[in-house]
Amino acid sequence: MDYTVRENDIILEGFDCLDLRNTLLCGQAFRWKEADEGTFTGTVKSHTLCLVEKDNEIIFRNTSEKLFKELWVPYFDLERDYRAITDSFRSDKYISAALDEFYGIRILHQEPWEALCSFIISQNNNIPRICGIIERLCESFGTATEGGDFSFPDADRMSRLTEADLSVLRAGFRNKYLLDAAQKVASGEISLDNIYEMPIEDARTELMKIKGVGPKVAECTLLYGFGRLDAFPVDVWVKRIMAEMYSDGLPECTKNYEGIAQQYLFHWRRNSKNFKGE
DNA sequence: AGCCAGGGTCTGC
DNA sequence: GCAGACCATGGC
Repeated sequence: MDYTVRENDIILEGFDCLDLRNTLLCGQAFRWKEADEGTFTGTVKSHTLCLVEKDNEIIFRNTSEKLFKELWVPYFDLERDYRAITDSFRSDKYISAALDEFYGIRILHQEPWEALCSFIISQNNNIPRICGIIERLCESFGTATEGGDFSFPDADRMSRLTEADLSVLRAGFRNKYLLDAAQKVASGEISLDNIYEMPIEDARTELMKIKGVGPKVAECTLLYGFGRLDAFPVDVWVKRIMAEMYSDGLPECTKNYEGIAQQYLFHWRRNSKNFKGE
């Protein structure tokens, strides 16, 4: 990935398959906001980043080269050739249509703990409300960052909270699930580090030991939190797609990258003008 | 007002 | 193993 350093900014040029709006606001992560047109802010670990997309540049504002390499390159999966992967999807006409309309989505490699909690919160919920709950979780129990935001509270911190504490989130029945996850992770009963090393079947089983974590939440955690691109979360939208277009399952061309195909199809089915007012 | 949302648990067959 | 009620909350 080519970049240049300009004072405190990192400038990306000549990149491929990176559309910030599609990537940051497509429902895989819930902490990015578009303030002005083409300007996005979000927080990962204890670092708040401002991104500006203009002309053919993406500017990572007020960050260091070290942080860029160690945090933002893996987070945006910048070393992976998304062009080659999405090209290989082209034999499927539906994914091809999704790519034509929404090219530039990448799968973000989020923090496992944050992804786990985010998708526990996501169950039977809608995206704007998920964002609100997570925002209140961070403001209430996270730590202030230099960029004026809050970090996502870690499992230790959350394991010391009660359901009454979490009532400020207005997350309803999901509060007890968050606490069960926090207690199991903080106590070491479930090791997120170990899950990195597990075969995907074992990883699913391990995550589903947490109350409130079923197949969908486990799959999302593996895809967005552990970078398992072969994970394939099926929510109500993807369920519709499968029923409407893939009665025999996903096409062979998506093999090993089902999660990426899923993200394009999900975003396409929800947002394409071709599906409005069906 | 009623339906829906990036589902899961619990119960009853 | 599978269907159905139920779960909190808020946008539309």
